[in-house]
Parts: sequence; C-alpha cells; structure tokens
Amino acid sequence: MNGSTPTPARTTRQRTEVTALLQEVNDFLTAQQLHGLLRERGAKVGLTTVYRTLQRMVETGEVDATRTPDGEQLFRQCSRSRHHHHLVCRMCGRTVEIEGPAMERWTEKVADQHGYTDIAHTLEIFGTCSACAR
Amino acid sequence: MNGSTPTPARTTRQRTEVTALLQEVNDFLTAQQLHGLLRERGAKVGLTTVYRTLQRMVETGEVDATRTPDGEQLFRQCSRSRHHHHLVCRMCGRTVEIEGPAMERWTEKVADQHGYTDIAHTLEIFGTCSACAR
DNA sequence: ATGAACACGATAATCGTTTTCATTTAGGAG
DNA sequence: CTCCTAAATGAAAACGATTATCGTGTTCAT
Repeated sequence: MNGSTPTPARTTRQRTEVTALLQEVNDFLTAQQLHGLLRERGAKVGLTTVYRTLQRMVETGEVDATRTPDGEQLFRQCSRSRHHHHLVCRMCGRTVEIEGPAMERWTEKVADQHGYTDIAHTLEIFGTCSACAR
Repeated sequence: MNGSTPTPARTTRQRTEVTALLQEVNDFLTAQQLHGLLRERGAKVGLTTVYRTLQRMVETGEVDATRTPDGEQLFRQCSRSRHHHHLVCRMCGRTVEIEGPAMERWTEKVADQHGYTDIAHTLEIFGTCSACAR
C-alpha cells in the first residue's frame, strides 16, 4: 500500500490466550492479575508480553483501560466499541457500560468556552451494586 | 487528653513554604515540579517533605489531587471547597474549576437506574490551553 | 521450505513515590 | 529561658508498576 504504519498484528499463541481470557473475564483487572490468571490455567505467557498485548489492544480500541485511585492501570474488554464510560461496583467490581451524549457535549462546550483544544476526558462512576448493598 | 488521633500539625518552615507556594501557583503541578519551584526561589525543602506535606493536605482537604492520563499525581490548592471538577492543560497545568450540576444529576440517575447506591464519581477534562496551543 | 520481519521473554532499567532511620526542631512543661 | 519528647526533616535506599533491551524463537508471504 504505502509507507505509513500498517500495524501488522500477527496471530500468536500468547495473544490468543490473552484475548481468550479477556473474553471470559468481565471485570477491570490489572495486567499482573491477568498474567496470574493465565499462569493458573497453565498458559505460559510472559508478563512483558501481557503488557505489550494489552497496550496494543488499548491502542486499537479492543480493550478499555482505566486507573485505580492508586494509579494502577486496569484493563477490560468492553462490548461496545463506541466511546463510553463505566459504572463500577466498589465492592465486587461489577461493571456497567454507560453512555452520556449530553455529558460529552457539555465537556466540549465548556472546554471550548475556555479556549482549550484537543479535548479528552475521563469519567468513572463508583457505587455499590444492589447485590453487594443487601 | 485521650488515645485517639488528634492530628498534631506543627508549623515548620518547610510547611510554610509549601503552602505559600501553593497559594501563588494555581495550576495542577506534580510534587516534583513544586519541589523544583521551591528550590528556584531558594527554599531548602526536601522532596520527601514536599510529598509528605502534600499528602497531608490532601487528607485534610486543603489540596486537591488528580492524576494525569499517565498516572502521575497532580496537586493544586482550589478556591472553592464545594465539589467541582477541572479543565486542565496537559502541557502547562493551567486549570479552570468547573461545575456541572446537570452532569452530577445524570450520574446519580444512571447509577440509580442500575441499582447502584452510595455513588461517587471522578471527572477530569484535559486539553491544550490557548497559550500552549499558540 | 525459506528468510526477513515480527514477537517473545528473562533481565535490566526507569521513574514516581514511599520507607528507613539518624538527626533536627517545635512547642509545651517546669 | 531551659528541658524534654514527640513530631518533622531529608538523604539515601527500597519499592512497585511499567518499559526498554536484546538474543532467541515464530509467523507467514513467497
């Protein structure tokens, strides 16, 4: 085609195992937790590769990343590819994907009013889910 | 008096210098940037003390802390004590405090609809301010 | 089947932040 | 004012998550 960055993306055993795990797990986990789960199930994948694979998947939009209040990165494979946010149970980690078109427009409007460009935002909602509240 | 935690809080030269700087600067800066500024103005304060002082001020609510998308901590002394959010320049840290009553209500409504209680949320908007966009 | 580009992974390096611990200091008691 | 002790300081070391290195192993188009 051309000289731009075509992003290869090869199918390797390790990547297959990481993506397989992500499809089963439905919570936000750290790279190290995911690595631990892979080892538990006998998958021989290096921690470095887990990080690199997640990094790549975040860039391609296949995986969402957030951070704990401590600054640790959390990864999760979300069902919708569109931009969205999360409602997370602080007890069990159960996650609901949410969208807020009006809120999105509001952030852009506010940023624009103050002369800021190249806008990005982070929004996470934490609560206690009904099951954990009982 | 008793054995509870009365929170001492002594007045030291170092703490005075840190709080003085925070009152002059009203951008979100990292602990290291603040430490650098202190040294520039000739204040002899150790980096450790800067971290510890900021930590304490965050706990007492005197200072607000956020994180850059990279996970670095940012500190700032905010003018309003009421709940608010920030529009932060990713280049220089210039900050605008913003409120979004409608957005607040929206997060509560969404959380309630999904049966989540005891709601809390984080929202930060990052952009490039007009000066840095130059 | 081949080989060049890509991927793997053990290890070392980064880098922001915290801990350690010996020394200094604030500030109340006498 | 002097003493005393808990609190504070800070240089250096430890930490912990993430990233870079680089020699080896794999993928896959030809």
